[in-house]
Amino acid sequence: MGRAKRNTSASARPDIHAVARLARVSIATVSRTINNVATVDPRLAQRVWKAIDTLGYSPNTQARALVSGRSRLLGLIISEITNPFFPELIQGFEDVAVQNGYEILISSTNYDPQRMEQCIQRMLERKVDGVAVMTFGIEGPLLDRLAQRQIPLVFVDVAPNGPLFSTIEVDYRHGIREAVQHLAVLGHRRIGFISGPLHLHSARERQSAFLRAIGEIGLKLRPDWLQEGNHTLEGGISVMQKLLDSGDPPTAIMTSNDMTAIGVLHALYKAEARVPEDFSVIGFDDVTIAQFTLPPLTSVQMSRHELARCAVLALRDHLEPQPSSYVPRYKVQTKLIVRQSTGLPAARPFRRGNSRNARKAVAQS
Amino acid sequence: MGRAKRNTSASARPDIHAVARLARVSIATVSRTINNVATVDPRLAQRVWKAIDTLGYSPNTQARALVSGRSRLLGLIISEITNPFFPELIQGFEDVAVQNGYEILISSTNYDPQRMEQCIQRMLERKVDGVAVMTFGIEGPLLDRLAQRQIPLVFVDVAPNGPLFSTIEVDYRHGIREAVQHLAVLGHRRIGFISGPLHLHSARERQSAFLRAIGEIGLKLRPDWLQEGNHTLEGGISVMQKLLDSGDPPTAIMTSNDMTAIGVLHALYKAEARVPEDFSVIGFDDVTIAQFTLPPLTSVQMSRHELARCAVLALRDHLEPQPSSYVPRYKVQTKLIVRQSTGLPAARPFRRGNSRNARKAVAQS
DNA sequence: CTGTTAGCGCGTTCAG
DNA sequence: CTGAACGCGCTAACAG
Repeated sequence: MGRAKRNTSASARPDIHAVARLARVSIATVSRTINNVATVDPRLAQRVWKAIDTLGYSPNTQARALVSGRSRLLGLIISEITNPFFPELIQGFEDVAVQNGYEILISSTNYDPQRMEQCIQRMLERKVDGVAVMTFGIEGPLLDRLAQRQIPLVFVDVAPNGPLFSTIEVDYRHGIREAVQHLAVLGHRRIGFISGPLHLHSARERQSAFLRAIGEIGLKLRPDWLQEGNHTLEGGISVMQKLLDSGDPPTAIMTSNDMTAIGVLHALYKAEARVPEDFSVIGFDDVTIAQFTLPPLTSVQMSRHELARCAVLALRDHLEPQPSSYVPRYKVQTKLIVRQSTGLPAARPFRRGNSRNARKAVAQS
Repeated sequence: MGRAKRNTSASARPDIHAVARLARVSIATVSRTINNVATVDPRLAQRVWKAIDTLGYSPNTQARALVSGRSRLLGLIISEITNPFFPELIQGFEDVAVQNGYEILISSTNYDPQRMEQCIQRMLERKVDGVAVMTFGIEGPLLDRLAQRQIPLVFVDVAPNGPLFSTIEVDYRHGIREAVQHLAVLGHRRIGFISGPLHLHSARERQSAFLRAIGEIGLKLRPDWLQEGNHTLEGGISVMQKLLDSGDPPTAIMTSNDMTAIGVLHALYKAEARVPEDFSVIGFDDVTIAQFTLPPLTSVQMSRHELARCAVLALRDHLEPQPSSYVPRYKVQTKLIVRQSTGLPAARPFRRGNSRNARKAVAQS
């Protein structure tokens, strides 16, 4: 019987033969039409498209991938999806990937090397064409397993060497300079900084951008106003508490990410200090929830959408050589978003149990 | 030459033939070994596993999918990934799916019917085995396109009829009753509710659970304390403002989701009222950021992880008939998480510009 | 410009 | 219990 198939009747899942039959052409012509090969007779193409439409046909991606060797799948490895930094990144990644005809495979490592291992395995098995590694940490085994399979990778900040690796540069300086100058203009001279964990490249970058910006305006930082945090709420709380306990805190605090800044807000709330009347606070990242804090948080924004766009384009450029006129530049800017957590510095230094302390005053009344 | 292949040397991407050759068996035996067919000679299996290990072989998912007709891909359609409700859901979905040997394809509709259309198209093209629709809205065309292709679907709350559809029930009542009783025990008698958009099934369910719980403790709700919101921050702000403007607000406010509750917090902050001293506030969903608000938000939790688990299992049960002893029950509980936005009711009703108003008092000093 | 044909890598009959 | 052969749906050569 040779090619005798059950699929002669209008099936739920029409294939290329069904289309060919209906359009009275060969499957090759259908294939060419779909793939926009220019040399197809317009009249036949017309028939093919019509058949495709009436059958509701769409090509089988698996079969396509099998024969072409390209899955049109892009991997996206992130640290932790519940970290508010990532959802927007994913959104952008999805949008840009789909625009370029790719689908995405997300997986999160939860900072667990073993999970990272699984992620890589999954990516490999699904035969992703490229992977964006947005974990802000350096992962040795990762590079090996994927690079060995000749899979293009893109990273943020860090730049391993290799023809298949791309890096997205982040211009931390610009936004951080804006933030420092914003505070200076308001009149702050006592500015503190809570960094991220300094083993992270991105955290070091932010800190040095801050130090530089401080230097630029002729200020010198008191060493005890430069503290290492850990990019978590708890870290922000405890460092701010330490600053408060020192008895001589700065009037403005900048942080290496928004969660830390929110921690600062919490510590200040507990200490019954007001923001921005007693302290100004500036975060970094401008995650969505920065708009929802009380007061809404002034923050240095790094466009997640831009970051995502760069990541997809970097991978695409590896996978589909672009016209020579195209000069890629994978760089994302940062900029200050002013909300209500920054204001003029307090006339007198804050002290716990001060009369300025609003809630306390009420509690006493 | 027949099957003369380039793949005779140790390639970067070993295939089943390479394994067969190294293990000195046929590809069929390799296939059986991988798929745990019991009738394989243990000695051969041993050799096969060893070969697999030394070559670093992993089966080609595309080819597998092509021949088996099953992609082991599950679709997950959500409204909006930046909505804090979803990241945790995705996390759980990913975990459970991977545990069951599935990969997931996420896509978000952004409440846009046209995007929804694209989502479906993408799912269809990638030949997903099943789809979880977690948008909390009813989507007509969706059902048709997917159901027509015989693809199992799972929904939350709503229950379309059909052998391929599953529904996950949410027991809103339990958690909401706990919340109402928590307030009652604290001494609140004046309890308001800000619902979600009432065209959403889930919003209506929450509201009716609230009304019922109020009735159970012998309270009757003042009609103007039952307001319709829209599940957004802005909605929460404006409804709370209206309540405040009425001159006779409740002492406790429950809301249909956390964003609304955060909006309430904002309105209260602007009105210079204190939480929980002047007003108690309870959210719903217990999204991650509920812990980070000032004060941390008391909220009714609906376990996203449990929801995700149910969704994956519901699909799996359709796809892989389970032993008859297995009786599935797709139901998720809700429960109250008490934080610091609830407390004893104020002795005297709140009034704007009251002496109780902390910040205002300070500003005047 | 179109149709025919040979695999892509694997699961699955069916003889042995 | 094992191996040879077929075909999943499609693209890419090649022949017409």
